[in-house]
Amino acid sequence: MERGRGLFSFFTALSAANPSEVKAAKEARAARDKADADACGERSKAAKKAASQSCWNEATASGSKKGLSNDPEAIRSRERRKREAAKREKQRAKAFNDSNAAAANHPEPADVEKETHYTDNKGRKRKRKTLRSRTDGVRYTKAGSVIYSDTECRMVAETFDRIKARNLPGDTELYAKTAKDLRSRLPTTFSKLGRQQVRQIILRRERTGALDGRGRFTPLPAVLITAILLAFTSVVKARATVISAPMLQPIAIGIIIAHGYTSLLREGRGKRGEFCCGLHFVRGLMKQKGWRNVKPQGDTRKVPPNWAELVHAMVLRLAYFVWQHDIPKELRKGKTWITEEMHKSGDKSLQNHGDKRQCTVVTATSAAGEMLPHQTVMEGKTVRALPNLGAPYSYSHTLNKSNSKGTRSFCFVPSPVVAATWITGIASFCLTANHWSDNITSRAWITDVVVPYFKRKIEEMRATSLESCKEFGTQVCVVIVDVWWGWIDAGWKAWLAETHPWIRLLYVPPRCTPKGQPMDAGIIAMLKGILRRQYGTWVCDLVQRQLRGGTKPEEITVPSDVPTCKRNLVNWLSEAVPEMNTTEKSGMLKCWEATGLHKAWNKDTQREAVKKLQDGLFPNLDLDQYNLGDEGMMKVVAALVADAQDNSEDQDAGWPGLPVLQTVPGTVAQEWERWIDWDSLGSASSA
DNA sequence: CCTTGCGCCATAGAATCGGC
DNA sequence: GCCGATTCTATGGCGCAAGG
Repeated sequence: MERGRGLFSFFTALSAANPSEVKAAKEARAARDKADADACGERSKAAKKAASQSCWNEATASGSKKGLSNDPEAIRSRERRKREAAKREKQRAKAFNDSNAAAANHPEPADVEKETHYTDNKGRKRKRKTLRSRTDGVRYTKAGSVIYSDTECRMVAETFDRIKARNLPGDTELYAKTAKDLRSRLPTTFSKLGRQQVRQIILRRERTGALDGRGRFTPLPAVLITAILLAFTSVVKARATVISAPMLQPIAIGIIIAHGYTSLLREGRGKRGEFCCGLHFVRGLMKQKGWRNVKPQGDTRKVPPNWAELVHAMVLRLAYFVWQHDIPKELRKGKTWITEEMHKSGDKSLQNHGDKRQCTVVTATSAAGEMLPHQTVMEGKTVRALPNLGAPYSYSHTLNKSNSKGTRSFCFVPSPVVAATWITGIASFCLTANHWSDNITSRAWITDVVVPYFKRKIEEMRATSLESCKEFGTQVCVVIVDVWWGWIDAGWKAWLAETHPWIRLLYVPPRCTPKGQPMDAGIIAMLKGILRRQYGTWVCDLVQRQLRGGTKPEEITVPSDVPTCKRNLVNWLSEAVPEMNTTEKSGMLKCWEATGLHKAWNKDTQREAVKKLQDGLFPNLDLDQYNLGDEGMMKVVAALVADAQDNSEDQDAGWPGLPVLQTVPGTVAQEWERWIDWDSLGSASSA
């Protein structure tokens, strides 16, 4: 309905506005031409055009515009054509007036005249240009002639062939004869067919055979498209799971490169209007195959309305710790130090598969922007469930206990050789029944990740200055965790208080994880970005290797077996740690600042914290006990534990985050560029 | 993820020109 | 009247960013 009306009003607009508009356009153009002719100099309209014009004039040594011939016959011809044009114009104007009169009872000329846009045949809004085209059942060009359909073009071509066969090889006027023939034979369809149109159709057929070569040419050769589609089909079939465009993109790029079309990518890289095998393109291919994209579950977490208050309270608590225990301020200057932040990121393994291939990664960063080694939690019971790192005795067994939910958990650390050589970024491997962290893995995390870190840092600091902090084991350190049952488990906290009394726990207020936890959005996102890139590199490389090795496109596979996935994940995670610590450091610091936690080293904040102590900053704390100082350490820890226990478990803390492969909107549009070593490709292709 | 709006590129069509 | 060439306009299709 709406659309119909739009078309209708548009049509009346055409009738009403056309004569004057056309006339105005012509006048404007004449003026422009005259201006150009008068002085091929600094006309505002188009410096470029003027420049080319003057060049032309110099080349032809002719003073007039466009090198018009001075031949008397040419002049006469020009004048004749001018007269004819004027005549045609007059006729056309009359025709428009007639149709205008016919449509006179149609309403709202005012609305119509204001129209500056129209809807093209695909429903897109387009700005009006000088002249307007008409739309009804048949397609018209702006001047009102018919655009011929596929079959009609074929008829024209056939007629042309017939006439050409009838004539002698040297004969001319074939186009005109064809047009005439068709006009007389099929007047309803071809009443307006002209010789130039015939010529266009014939030439186009000779060139391409395509119906309309307009628009961006197909970026890739048809062979490549077929190959990519075959590979997609193969991969999708093998997986039998949900597939998303970001997963297939590296495959497509791999195929393109393997076929030697790297230049297509290189040239278009990052530039507008050029092909760069974007997600859009991949999605287009997927749609072509009839596949559907599945909308992933978004971030549905709700932040409590008073989150700012809650987070501030947390900052104050941290400030109090800082004040009370004189936790070094070197932190503020960027030296690595004490505070820990951690978060479990349920990494939906890289392939976004079913639950079986998930694993949990526990990551942590210090407030100075250093990322600690990860802890991975996978599903399984024995060492064999861990990825094969290629060396015997890769793992050392550390813990084997039943967790608070009754199932057994196993923890390992990589053997010294492995840890020193390639798996530098993962310090703890755990196996649980469901790949979730529990109190046992938390214990392993403390002993295998946190404590070594603190120890190393404290020793480093004391090596430069004994004043900088107290000895390891005395200096109080703070670990910030979110409220999750693994961290509030009473047995675990008791164990912590018993064995590592110098560690303070600080809980992010429930449901405030997105606001109060630096890990949550930013750092995890960066980590996932790195993993995505590594996945992309891997697939890209894999596909290329397979193709070079003679694999047919339809046989391309991306291994998704559990061992491969685990191995990749472990390798990538491990590599991500040093990378985060070098290239992404400033980003991590920014994430910390976003939470306001760094304010804890601010004297004002500390003063406020001390003041608020009376008002229940630590609600479950008996202040008298607390003021006992070091002697009351144990009790303090217990009280803090109790404090945290009041907080109900934060269901959302276990939220795994978006699938790794989904890009965060607006952050990583051209990420795949980094999957490819462009320099090596460049040298390879030139060699 | 999807839609919208816009810019870019390249070509088809229209208008025009010189020439036969 | 027609052809081939040239110039200007119209339009197809995609990349990209913002907003939902």
